[in-house]
Amino acid sequence: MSEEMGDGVRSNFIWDMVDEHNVSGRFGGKVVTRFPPEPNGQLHIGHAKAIYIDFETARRYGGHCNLRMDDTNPSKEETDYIDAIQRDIHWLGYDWENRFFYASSYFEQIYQYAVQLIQKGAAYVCDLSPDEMRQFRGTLTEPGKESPYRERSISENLDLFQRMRAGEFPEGSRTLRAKIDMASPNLNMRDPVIYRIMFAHHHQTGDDWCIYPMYDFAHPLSDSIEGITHSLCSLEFEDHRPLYDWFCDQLEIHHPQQIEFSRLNLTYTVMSKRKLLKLVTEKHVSGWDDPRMPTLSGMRRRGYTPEAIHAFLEQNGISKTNSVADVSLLEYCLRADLENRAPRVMAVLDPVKVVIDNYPEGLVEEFEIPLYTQNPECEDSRQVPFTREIYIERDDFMENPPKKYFRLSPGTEVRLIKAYYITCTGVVKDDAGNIIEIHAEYDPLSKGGMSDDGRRVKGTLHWVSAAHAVDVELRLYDRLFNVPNPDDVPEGETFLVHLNPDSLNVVTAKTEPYLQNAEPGLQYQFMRKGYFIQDPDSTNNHPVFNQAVALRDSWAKQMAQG
RNA sequence: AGGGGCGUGGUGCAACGGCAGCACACCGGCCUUUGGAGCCGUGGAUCUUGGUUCGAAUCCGAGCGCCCCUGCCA
Repeated sequence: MSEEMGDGVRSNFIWDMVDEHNVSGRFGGKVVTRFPPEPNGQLHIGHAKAIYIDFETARRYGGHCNLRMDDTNPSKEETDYIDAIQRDIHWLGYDWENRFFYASSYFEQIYQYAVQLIQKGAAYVCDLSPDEMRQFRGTLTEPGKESPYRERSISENLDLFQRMRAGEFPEGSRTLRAKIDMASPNLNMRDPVIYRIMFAHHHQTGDDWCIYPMYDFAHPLSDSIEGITHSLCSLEFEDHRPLYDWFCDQLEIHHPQQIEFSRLNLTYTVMSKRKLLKLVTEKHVSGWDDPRMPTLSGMRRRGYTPEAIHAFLEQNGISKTNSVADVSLLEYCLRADLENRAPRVMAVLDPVKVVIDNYPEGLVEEFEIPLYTQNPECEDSRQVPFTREIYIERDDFMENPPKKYFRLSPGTEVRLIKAYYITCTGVVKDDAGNIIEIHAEYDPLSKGGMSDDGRRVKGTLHWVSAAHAVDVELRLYDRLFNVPNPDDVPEGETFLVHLNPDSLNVVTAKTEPYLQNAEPGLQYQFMRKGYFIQDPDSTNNHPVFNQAVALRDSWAKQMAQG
């Protein structure tokens, strides 16, 4: 049972537990989950893992997953984020249908549950200041002391709590606390605050409330109200589970099972909302959707596909081990997805001109080149003009090449993709010794990039006709941070010291004319270079493309090794 | 130190008392009108230590290491 369930996806400890519940009948075979983001920032790839687990668990068992804004703290939340969150989850391919909820819409019911707790003597109004409360809480090793207000009568508590709601007391002056155990080794059980006074305008409930429930109280109740069966969350809430259970038991309400899993971490980036917000507000990046950000909006703009992210999460797996996933797996998943779907076009990122001396001046040949060379079944193609003067990549030529260099050098012959073989006959340099022009001769019999004499041509280069080339701004991205773990910082420094100053490299490329009509939102493979997608900054006169990920380059790797 | 959790190749995940496997990364080779893709292959792991057992990554004991918890944040 723990191997596979026919859909080819590995099981994990969560699904094993759901299986057990289904065997025991604890939830009558039902599976209802929820994704409960707090709308105080944009979603990132770490959230994608939680979304994946919540929605896939529901799908796997024929249940459903709710989307619920966990909006119990009006001082930190913004309505803009609510739209962004929904957009990003839909982009990932998940749908909550008509089950979009706010914890804030349960405020009245949650309030009534609090009253019930008071009535059974399980909660009390406490007048301790925040500072005093800290002192009364005790430490990790010493038990806390009971609040002097702990034994107030039920009627006094009822009265005081009602007056808290009515706005009679200033912010911070009183709280409602669960009466549990000040000596508990689990600090969460030492009479936790469940309601605080906040005279804050709430983006959903306006000024209806001046008291707001804490997460620990609102979350189990919201789950219970929605009939959630499995409340899946990250590891740091493990210590809160006893509290979650305590509220459900005290109130004798539907009792979901909370299950914790480890968060996703990624090498060469940061994942906390606080840090991402800092990158945005301090303008180290252009915004939440900067293509270097691990946010879903950033990854979408970068050219990531939902399918690639899904494959990545599936490969990465689910466990309770604190771990850091290698970003190279993410990149592999993107390449694997785009390899199959991206049309192939030609762009020269760092152009140098080649003059084909024996090619007729003024002649323009149109080559029909398939767009999907990876799929011979697909006959879509475009016309690519070829002329006497073309651009190739500067590093596709070496005057004194090392061994095993297959590209162009004096006297060697290479193939221009789907065009001709050319042989280098010489170079022109400027005074500083830089190559400004390469001369070559072509073989007319190799038209289409193939000769029938069995000649072996090792190197194959992409090219663009100089006269027809379109200038395109390319944004080449590297890792945002230059160390695998940016959170590992020297004493007195912050993660910002690890920012990679070269994470964005803007170049002007020469591309074939076809790209003038590029389809927005479509990833293209620039042959031998990488996958690119048009950026929203593009205008008709000034096309801009983002590099989603470079192709693997074994020659560059070989060179780097020396 | 009290409580909660977690330790399997470089990384991430499997193996649920019975030959430690998969993916990425790494390295080598084949192939190629993308030095891409694809194909084949090499190397490399059970935190330590006792015990139970015919047999332990798995069960038990002890230890070690790492993460989380002293918000009126979530």
